[in-house]
Amino acid sequence: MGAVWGISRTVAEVHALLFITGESLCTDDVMKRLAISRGNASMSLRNLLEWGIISRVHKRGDRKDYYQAEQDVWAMFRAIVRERLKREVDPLLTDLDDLIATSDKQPSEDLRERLTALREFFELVSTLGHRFAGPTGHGLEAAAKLLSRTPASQDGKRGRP
Amino acid sequence: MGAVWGISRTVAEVHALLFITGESLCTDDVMKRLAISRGNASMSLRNLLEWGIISRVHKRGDRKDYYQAEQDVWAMFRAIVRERLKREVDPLLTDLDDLIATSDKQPSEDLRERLTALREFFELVSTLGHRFAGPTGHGLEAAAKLLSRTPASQDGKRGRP
DNA sequence: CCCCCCTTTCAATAATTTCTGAAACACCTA
DNA sequence: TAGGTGTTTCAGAAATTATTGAAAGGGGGG
Repeated sequence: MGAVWGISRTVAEVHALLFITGESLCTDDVMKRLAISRGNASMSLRNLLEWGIISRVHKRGDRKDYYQAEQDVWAMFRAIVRERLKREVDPLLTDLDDLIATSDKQPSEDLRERLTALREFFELVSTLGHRFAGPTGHGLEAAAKLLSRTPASQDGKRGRP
Repeated sequence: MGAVWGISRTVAEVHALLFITGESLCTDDVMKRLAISRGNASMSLRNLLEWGIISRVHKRGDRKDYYQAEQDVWAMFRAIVRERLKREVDPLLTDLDDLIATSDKQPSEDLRERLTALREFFELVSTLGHRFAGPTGHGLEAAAKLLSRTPASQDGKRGRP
């Protein structure tokens, strides 16, 4: 499943462990259950924290850090979309802008058009993504479900959600 | 950019070459322009053909195969979505189904619920994806643009800097 | 302040992925 | 069928990415 959002095998396994058990586990638990090294466990957990799909929790009277996975599937994917937009799409947009600006002179009209179309596409992706991932994301969940029911419109623009 | 849809560096370069030049090139052209081996060029081109984002063309009086990139950005991404659904989401769905069926007895009620929520999410992804990628994909292009304009319920933060 | 328990870092190593180049293949034409 | 063109395959080499384990770091409590 990791493949779908592009994370490495072990990191995916750690997440799966946390998601499936639903428990809060500490580094040693993870090490033992997956038979991986301390360093690897530590890095994988941090990675997942950076993605925002697990969180640290503390048990009182215990100095260890425990980790637990976000249990709401939609919240989880909103976090993933948010991160991917930031890591992949946003930089791509600025690169495209630079490229288009730089290419002011020499390159064919044609190329400029294609680049601009590309940029517009990713701008749209970004807009939709932020809407899905943002504070109003919940609305989008509903909208998505609606859209999926609406018989696709051969006729172009049917009423909006 | 390849990162966004997960293809290897060289394959991405080959596609970039074809997309940017807009020309039809043969294997030798690609080899020369990118300074890669024949085998690599051949495999990369095949890979792109499998993704459906380049096509073979023939020039009459010439035995060589020439390749050219899909120039319509939307058509290109529809092809990519179609492939990724087939390669990643569909298998995932059947795996999830198996898992849920298998877990009929032992595992907690709780786990079943989470797995089912996951499956529903990916089912929705699949439905939306097919709608986007399918024959009526064009309608979706319009719909997407519409959606992106419609102010979601409330206004959070605006787009990017 | 020092010890103890846990976490993080990082150079070395292992695993995986990608690339090469030459040989095998396929197919046309004469 | 031989000869010429062009494409594909694949085992080994190279490059990249992930993992380990030991050492360094960081606090809190005694």
